[in-house]
Amino acid sequence: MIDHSNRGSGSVTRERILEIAEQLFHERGYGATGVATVLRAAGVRSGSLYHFFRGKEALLLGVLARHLALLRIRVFEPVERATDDPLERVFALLQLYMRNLESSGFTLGCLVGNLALEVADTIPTARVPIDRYFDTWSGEVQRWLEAAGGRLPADADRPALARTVLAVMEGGVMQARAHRELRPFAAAVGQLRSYLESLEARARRERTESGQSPSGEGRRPDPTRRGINGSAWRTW
Amino acid sequence: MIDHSNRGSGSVTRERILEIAEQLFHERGYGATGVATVLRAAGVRSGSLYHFFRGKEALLLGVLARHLALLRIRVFEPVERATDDPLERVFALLQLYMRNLESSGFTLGCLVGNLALEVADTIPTARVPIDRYFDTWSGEVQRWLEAAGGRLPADADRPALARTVLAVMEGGVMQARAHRELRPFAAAVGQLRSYLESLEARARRERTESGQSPSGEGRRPDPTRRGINGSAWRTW
DNA sequence: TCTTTAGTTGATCAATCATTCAACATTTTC
DNA sequence: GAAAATGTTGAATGATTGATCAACTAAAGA
Repeated sequence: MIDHSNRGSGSVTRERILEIAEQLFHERGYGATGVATVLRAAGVRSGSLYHFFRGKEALLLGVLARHLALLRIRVFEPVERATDDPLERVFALLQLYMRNLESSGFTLGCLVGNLALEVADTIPTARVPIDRYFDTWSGEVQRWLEAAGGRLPADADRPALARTVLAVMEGGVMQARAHRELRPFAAAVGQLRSYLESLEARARRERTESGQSPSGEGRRPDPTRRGINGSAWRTW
Repeated sequence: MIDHSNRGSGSVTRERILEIAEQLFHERGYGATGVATVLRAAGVRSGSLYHFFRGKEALLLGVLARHLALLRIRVFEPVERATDDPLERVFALLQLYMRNLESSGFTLGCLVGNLALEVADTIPTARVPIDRYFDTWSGEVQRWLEAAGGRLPADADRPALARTVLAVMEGGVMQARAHRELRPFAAAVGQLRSYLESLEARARRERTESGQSPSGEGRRPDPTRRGINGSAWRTW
């Protein structure tokens, strides 16, 4: 038996298969995309695909790995180029998804979100990279929120906030696709903005009350809460 | 050709097929559920199913119609029994989804959310009932928010807030299923609570400033904003 | 140059897919 | 109680599914 783990990682054929499969999985979903469709679109015969991937599930894992590897280049870097303001980056990120929705006629939202709901239970091995993708995505948002330092209250739960941003994105994408309109998505983003502004306002208030100078990079806040028994637990 | 529209609406067989199909679509998804699986689980032969439904897509539409019809009994009524406080009902609603996730081993989240991402593009006729389901869901939340009256600021956008609650639910369910933990969901719900509390605090402040008495049922707030050209537009 | 490894071909497979329909059974209508 | 409408049976259909593999070619290493 052939060892398929890492077969021809650099091969152009392998890359083309992954590229096409990613596109088709995003447009039609994993189950609805036949291997034959991938083969036809990639201009490749079945033997080649099964030379690089043990089967369709392995192809899915390859697509997910590639998708995660490209997350920074495709998403974070454009957003970070768009604005230096760490809090505005949150909204530039959400706007990126809104633009992609609109320019694709509300078909292309979040591939990983689609797969999370479609295969998380039926293909257990796929759940892990999906989970890791969400971790990375919200982790970057969390870093932006932490970079905002004292602009947010010290006790504001940044990890939980980052998970909320992800929820608003996925829930917004879902509603926008169902509605074929950005409006419900934009409404949720507007409320998120209003929430962050209220947090900034509170931070300003507390800062002037205690007579502190506005520090650009605030000290790292404590991201934990105390449980009733005194133990620390993470809220996300 | 037989007219399938409304074939034997009350038939016990038809009802059993819908019940089983709903369950299987929720557990495995629409595409991954074969008609043969539905037939076996329902203890029915193919002819019966095709007597009531033109095909698999029509079965899906039947499931969606039934699911919408049961939304009040299954979701809203239990929540409204749980608490009279209109704002607490929002969180009782979210808690209902959390409980269902946990008791099903993180497999059963929101059927309509799953279907929205799986078939919204590929089965255009299904998009309409999915859309209507989201409308009804967020519409009820909106009604609760409006029932909170003056406890929320007059300018708080209740329809947009309701859409945000829906986004938090769907995004939270998605993350919880990917993580196989409630934590990310609970984190987002916690932030939503914090947001609503900040809105309540502001409403209290503005109420005392203008010297008004706290009214249980506030006058209906203006759910519109003024655009740059003076026209009103809905934000959701 | 010879050998080995990597990559490609495409016919072929069994399994599953959604769907059909003539025959039969039951219930309703008049 | 005859006729009509409604519901049920289950074998059969053709299309599509993911996957296999022996034969072949191209590239890499000695």
